[in-house]
Parts: sequence; C-alpha cells; structure tokens
Amino acid sequence: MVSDKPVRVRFAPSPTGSLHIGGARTALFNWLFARHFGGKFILRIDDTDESRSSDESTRSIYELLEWLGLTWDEGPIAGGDCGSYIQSERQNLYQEYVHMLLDSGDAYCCYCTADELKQMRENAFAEGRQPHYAGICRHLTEQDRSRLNAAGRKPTVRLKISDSAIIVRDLVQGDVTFEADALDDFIIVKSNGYPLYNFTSAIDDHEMGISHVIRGKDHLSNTPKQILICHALGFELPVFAHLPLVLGSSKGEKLSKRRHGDLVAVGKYREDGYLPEAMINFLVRLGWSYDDKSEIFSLDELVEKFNVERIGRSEGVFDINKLQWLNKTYIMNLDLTERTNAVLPFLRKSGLLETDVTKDCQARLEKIVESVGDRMTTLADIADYGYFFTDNFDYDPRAIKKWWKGGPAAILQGLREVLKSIEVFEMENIETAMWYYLDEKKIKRIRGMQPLRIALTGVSGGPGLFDIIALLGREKVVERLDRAINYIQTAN
RNA sequence: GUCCCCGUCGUCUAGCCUGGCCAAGGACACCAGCCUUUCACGCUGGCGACACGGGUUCAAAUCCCGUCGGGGACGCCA
Repeated sequence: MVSDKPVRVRFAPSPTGSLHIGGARTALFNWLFARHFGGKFILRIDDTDESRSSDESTRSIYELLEWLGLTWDEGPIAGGDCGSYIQSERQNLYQEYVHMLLDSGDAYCCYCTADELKQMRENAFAEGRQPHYAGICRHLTEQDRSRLNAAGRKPTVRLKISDSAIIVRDLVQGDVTFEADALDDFIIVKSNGYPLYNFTSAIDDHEMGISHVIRGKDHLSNTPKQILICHALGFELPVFAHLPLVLGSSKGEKLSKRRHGDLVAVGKYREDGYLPEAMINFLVRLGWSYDDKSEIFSLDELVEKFNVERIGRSEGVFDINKLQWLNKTYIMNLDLTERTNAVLPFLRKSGLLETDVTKDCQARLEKIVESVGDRMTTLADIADYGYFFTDNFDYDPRAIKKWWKGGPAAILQGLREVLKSIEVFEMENIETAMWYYLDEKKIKRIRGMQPLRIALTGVSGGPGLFDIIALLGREKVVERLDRAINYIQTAN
C-alpha cells in the first residue's frame, strides 16, 4: 500500500500548548517512516485558529523536536519549496481554492447563524440522531443571497457533498466505511472568512506533496471530510495511517493537557532529567513492536526496523515506570564523560555547582559520577548526592533511628582516629585500615560502616563508602565525623 | 444518544490475518532469595492475562455471532 510517489510525510501540530507525549509520538512515527524510506519529514504549523495559537507554543515545539532529535527536512526554520509552512501565512492560497469550489458549485454560502446551528444540534442530540446540517442554505437563490448579504449577514462556506459512502483506506485501521448519512455539508470557511482545519489540511497535504498522512486516531473521523475535499478539488489522496491514542491511566482517557497536566508535557521530562533517547525508545514502544523480545532500540536501529505493519490497533497507557526503567538503562549506557556532561546542568540547577568547571574539578566530577554509578533514574537524581558538594545536609531520621540508636559515638571516634592516621589517604589504604580496625575490635563490619556512612552523607544508601571517603578527603571526613559524634552525644 | 474503533498478566506487548508448535512467550512494575559495608546493578525464582456467552471445528487466544466493557468522534477547535 505504499504508493510510488516519493515519501513525504508531515507532522502538523497546532501550537496551542507545548509539545505533548501524543504529539511527540506522532512526530516520531512520521520521522521514522520518512527516514526508513529515504523520504522527507515536513513540519507544518497548523495555526488556523489564531485565537488559540501562541508563538510560545510554536517555539517550544521546535525546541523539543530538536531535543528529541526529530529534525525536519522542510518547514519553519528549515525552509523548503512548498511555501510557508505556517498555515496562517497561507491564507491567499486557501482563498483561491474556496473560490474555485464556490465557482464550480461544489461549495455554497450558508447563512445559518451559530445559534441556529447550535439549536439544531441540541435537538438532534435530544432525539438521538447524529447532528447533521440539513442543507437549508443549499438551495438559496442568487436573490436570496444578495438580500442576505445586503442585510449584512456574513455567511460561512459549506462543502456540498455527494450521498455516497466514503471508505478510508488506512494502513493501520484497515478499511473504515463512513456511510453517506454519517456525513453532512460541513463548514470549510468560517463567517469571519478564515478557513477551517479540515479544509486547510487537505489543501496543504496536496500542495506539499504529502504521500502519507500519519496521525492520531482522533483524526479518523475527519478523514472522510478531507477525502471529500480532495474529491471536489480533484486531488489525489494520500495514504492514511491512524495511530491508536495514548491513554493517561488504566482507567483510560485520551492523554490531554487538561486532564493530565504536566504528565503530558515532553518539556517536563527534559527538565526532570530524562534523556531524549530514552524518551524516543519509550514512545516508539507505545503501539509498535519489533518482535517478541526486543525492548531497547537506538534511533538508527529504529530507522532500519520501523514499519507501519507492526503498529497495533489498540490504545496504550502511558506508564511512567517503563520510562524510568528505560531512562536508567540509557544513563547506565552513557560513558563516563557523557554522563558527567549530562549531569552538569542538573548540578547547576540544584545549586550544587556554581563555578565554572576547571580541569581539576572535571576530574573530581567524573570520579563522583563514576561512584554514583548506576544509581540514577533521572539525571536530576544527581542532587541526591549533594553531600559530595556541600557540608550542608541533614541526617535522615529513619537512618538515624536504625543505625545511630545504640549511640555509636565510640565506634565513630575510633574510626575517626584510624582515618586520621592513615598515611596515604587512598581507597585501598582506607579499606585495609578500616577492615583491620573493625575486625580487631570485633565490631561487625556493618555496625561500623553504616553509622559512618550516615555521619558522612546523612543517608543509609549510596556509593561504596571507601569511594566516598576517598572522594571527600581526610579533612572533610574528620570534620563530618566530629559533627556526627557531637550530634549523637548531644542527642543522648 | 449516533457513528467509528478497540478488548492477551497491574502496564507495554508477542501470538490472531495463514486455527494445532500456546497447559499463552518477553519486558516494566511488584514480591522473595543470592551477591554485598548500604543502596543500586547483576543473577535466580515467584506472582500474574486470552472480557463474557454462544457457535463452527477432531482442535479456537486465533474464524463467526451476540453481550458487556473501554476509547474516539459528532464544533463557525485542531
């Protein structure tokens, strides 16, 4: 079902908010499709509803698509041969087509008011009918129209549709039939002269040579309308593929900004320390699978392996657990330098790092990141290891309760002396000296280690203690031990 | 309400088209154990699903019908 035309697909968000999970997934599937077939991925801004669009949203969409690595071949910024890629800048083109339809008689002016229409719709609902426009203005005479125009009535423009069923041939959904009585003469131009989405979309898809329309299934019922427009204008149809929707919870609701707030915003995940690669991997597995075992895919692999045939038809639920697991996996797979660099902005954001990173500092940073190892789920988790950067930390009450209960001041005191007297303050020496001391004193290792850990970090978990001690340096270690011993003695 | 679509472990899914290889496989999550100075990683094991009811068939998760459940759409929004 892949046509012989060159593959050209588009992502056409309306800039009414920042990029959300569902939109990002649609963009990704389009992008992968284009890359897989060596075609073009086009970005178009569908901002025909000027009142709901904002520049801020538009910028955020650009920014986040770039962050995800979904760069576009044609569109705003990138340019291209198909004119402006922002619909609000294409009004003249739409007007031409409106006139064409009006002249050919395939469209007509409708003088029914919004209120009248609303009333008809409510009546239809009340009577259990599909609310359809009855075609009242379809048979207006030239005189009727002049009279109404003279009276200052501003008409909408409706497409005059035929009474045959429309079959949407869809790569994912199969053939979906819309019976003729499910369709009506719908409005293509508002009474203020601005064209509506279904109209501009059909025109731009044609004008931009779009071969495949891949979008969310919430657009499936728009498709017969767009097909009707194509028919009226003599356009060749693109191939359609409607993706199952992403639901917000097991209760099942389309993921939406209104209902799920920040949970849907891709930008939030960037801020929270998710890697774009993890996000991509997460998104692609929501509705698409390669086989019965593969979970991790690089972008290159996806380009090679992606196919529409393996997109499922049932809707998926956004599961943060899976995203977190993927993110952790991707962080783990970063090499030390990459991981350190990735973590840097988050250190700054949490105020743990203020100065510029000098060479020495970079080396120490890498050691810290190395010791933290695979403990981060998100990059922002680096803030949990703030004790490497600041003395200003509290003792975790639960940790204290468990490990400082017996008042291990004596043990800490002993350890303090051991640590203070180590000649070369390096990991191996520290380890040897401490084990020797603890074993000699017949103190269970864990009875010494955990209280010490809490004294140095405030918490009961984290990187290897010897790493921490070496990284902190003798001076800090002794200081923190004094503070802890003092705390314990005061508390008792 | 009307139209359209969907329904396999809590979640993402493999299997469905081309019935038997499925006493249904993988992954996330969860639980337990091992490893270990802690946490995390890793390893091992556990829990856990064909929505329901009919039919067709020697045989159904797979085909057909119905029911129920869920979602989407029904706009001078996109």
